[in-house]
Amino acid sequence: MAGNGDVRTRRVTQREIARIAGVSQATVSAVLNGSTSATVRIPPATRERVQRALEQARYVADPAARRLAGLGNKILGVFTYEPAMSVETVDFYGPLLTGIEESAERLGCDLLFLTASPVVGGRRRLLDRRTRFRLADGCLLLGQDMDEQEVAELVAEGYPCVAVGRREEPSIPYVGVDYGALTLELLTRARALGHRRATYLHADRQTPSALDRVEALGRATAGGVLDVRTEIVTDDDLERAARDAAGRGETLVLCENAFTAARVGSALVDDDTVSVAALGETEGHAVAGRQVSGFRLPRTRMAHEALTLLHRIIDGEAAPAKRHRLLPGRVEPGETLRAADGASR
Amino acid sequence: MAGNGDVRTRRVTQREIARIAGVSQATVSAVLNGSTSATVRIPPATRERVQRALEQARYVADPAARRLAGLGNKILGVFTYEPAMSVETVDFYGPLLTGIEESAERLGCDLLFLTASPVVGGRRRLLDRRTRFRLADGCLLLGQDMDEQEVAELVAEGYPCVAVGRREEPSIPYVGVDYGALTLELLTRARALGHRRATYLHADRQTPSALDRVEALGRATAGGVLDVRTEIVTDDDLERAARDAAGRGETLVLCENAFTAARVGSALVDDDTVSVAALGETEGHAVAGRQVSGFRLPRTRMAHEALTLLHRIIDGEAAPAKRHRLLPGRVEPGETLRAADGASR
DNA sequence: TCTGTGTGATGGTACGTATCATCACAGGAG
DNA sequence: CTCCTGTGATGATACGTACCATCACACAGA
Repeated sequence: MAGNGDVRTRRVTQREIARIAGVSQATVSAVLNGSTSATVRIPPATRERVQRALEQARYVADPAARRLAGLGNKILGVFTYEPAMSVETVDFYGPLLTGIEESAERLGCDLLFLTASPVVGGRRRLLDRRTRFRLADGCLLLGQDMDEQEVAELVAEGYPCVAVGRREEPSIPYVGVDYGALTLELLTRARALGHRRATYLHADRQTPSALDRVEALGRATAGGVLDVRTEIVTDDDLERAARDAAGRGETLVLCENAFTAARVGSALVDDDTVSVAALGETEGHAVAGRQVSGFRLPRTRMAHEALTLLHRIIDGEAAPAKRHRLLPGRVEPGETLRAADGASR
Repeated sequence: MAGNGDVRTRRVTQREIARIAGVSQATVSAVLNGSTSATVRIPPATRERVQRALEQARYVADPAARRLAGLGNKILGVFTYEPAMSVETVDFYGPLLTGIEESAERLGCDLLFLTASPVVGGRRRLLDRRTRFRLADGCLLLGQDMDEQEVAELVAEGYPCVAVGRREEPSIPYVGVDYGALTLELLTRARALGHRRATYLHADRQTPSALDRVEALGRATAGGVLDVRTEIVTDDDLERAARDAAGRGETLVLCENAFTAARVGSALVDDDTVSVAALGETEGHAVAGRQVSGFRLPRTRMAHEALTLLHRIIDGEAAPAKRHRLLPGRVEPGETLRAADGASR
């Protein structure tokens, strides 16, 4: 039957309670919801009788029925475009999950992880006939490689969504990190250390945050902070490109993330004249015992803010204008970004 | 409104599809479920017309309605008696979550984390009026400190549950680790290293796995493997009790878990005549650079097995007799359990 | 013509909850 | 006695899906 069998296990319903208390199902519902409309009134005596029956029979509302009746049920969906708890991805998702769980507990919400969404073309697909996210009052979207069109459709439908990470599509609410400001701050620090020319090695991914970094590098170059050359490389070309940069006399190689920075750092470990830094989170990454220079991103706080925003949108409290949020991060000085005059061992 | 507002966002229902295709809602349902009963038959032409309408209008079934109609909807609940993704507990729960996510994906199920269940008396309460686990087809239960009575009630109702960790209550299905066998194996190894007398320091917790360890120690003593004294200690008394054991000439101090073992190890770090071992997972725990001796528990695999068992129970495929499973672990020799003749630095 | 039979589809109802419109009744005013 | 009003509670219905019982129809056989 593959999980499609009859799963009715409930025994005690409002009707059952009504029978015990000698009232109607409607009255039970009214007591449960504390309805004090002008038209429906419950005197304390009846109310108490029903309450006792509820206690005694251990009544628990059926969330499916509540949902069907058009009410929210305090379930928030969590959609990740790749597995979130696997050994490989837990470094990235872990801090986010921490924040998500904390916030959900604080808000009194349960979390529906949409682990069943079918994988099409390497990433999970959100809009599919089998998807169950509509059971949730709203949905949190995590992952670099998001199909913004798909999400925009959902938003247009009126379904509450919040993305973690900046999005281009203006209709999508999001909570992200200000990569532009962080990039600029790191470059300013590099300039203070004597650097003048750098190369940014990247894979030319078109995600919003990747574009933010490139754009900030462009502004920095135009503004005379640092002259940054950008080069699109594949994973195989990384070391070659780094050595080329050194050969051109550049003193700093910037990378997209801590992994590539670590590889570049290893390739150049003998060359004290070239610094390396990542334009991403570098916690726990080191080259030859040296902490990789880069960013510290407030991932747990991002999750907090995202869940809070989602909750507000569900409650209709978030003005459309206040649905985009960029949080500040922190530059991690690290030990792989050193003074440019080099040879300072 | 605190999430209780009207959240109806759905637009396209079976009725809508029926209108488009010029058939009845019942026909749409039949097409969707591929019903080929003797009584209801859909010719290919009609079937195709409905299919086209479904595609065109991007129909997505409402899981709440499915559930209400008595069908499973491939949602598995995950109930943890404490936060699972917090910084403090991720060491313990992380590998379990990895297995849970993997299995859920493999089974095509979504996961409902019951983070909203109210905390009463230090642990989350499962049976509460506000709980939403009944939305799930079944529920996985995680946590040391489980209220077995509560779970037994649930099982008696016919609600599919599986606990991770052994349970006393025979009606509760579980997947656990064979602590008894592991304890015996560690003691046998200790004997081979020359140890004859040991003390087990524990907090006298009444969880099944704690009792299993104590019982195995008793069997080992009775069987002449090793003479193990057990002592109930509070956290404050730990170091004192460990020094007392050394004073009595015992050569091995056994602890309940890696944390207490590490503390005892630190207190006795200057005394090479006394070994320390934990009767629990010790991965990542060390004293003065020495890996703490203890167990390796197959936690990811436990989660796999537990989810698989849950799925089987939901499908009615698991005979009641096959609902209890103890997995073997592995003894981690480590470096804090040394030869008993000591002074071998 | 009547009866049976197979085909294609539909109407009605159940699931559990929320809500609106309605109703029975008592007591006071006219 | 009738009308009105406020009180207490209920019946009916909607939500979206699944499924059983039923029906209309055509066609063949007696």
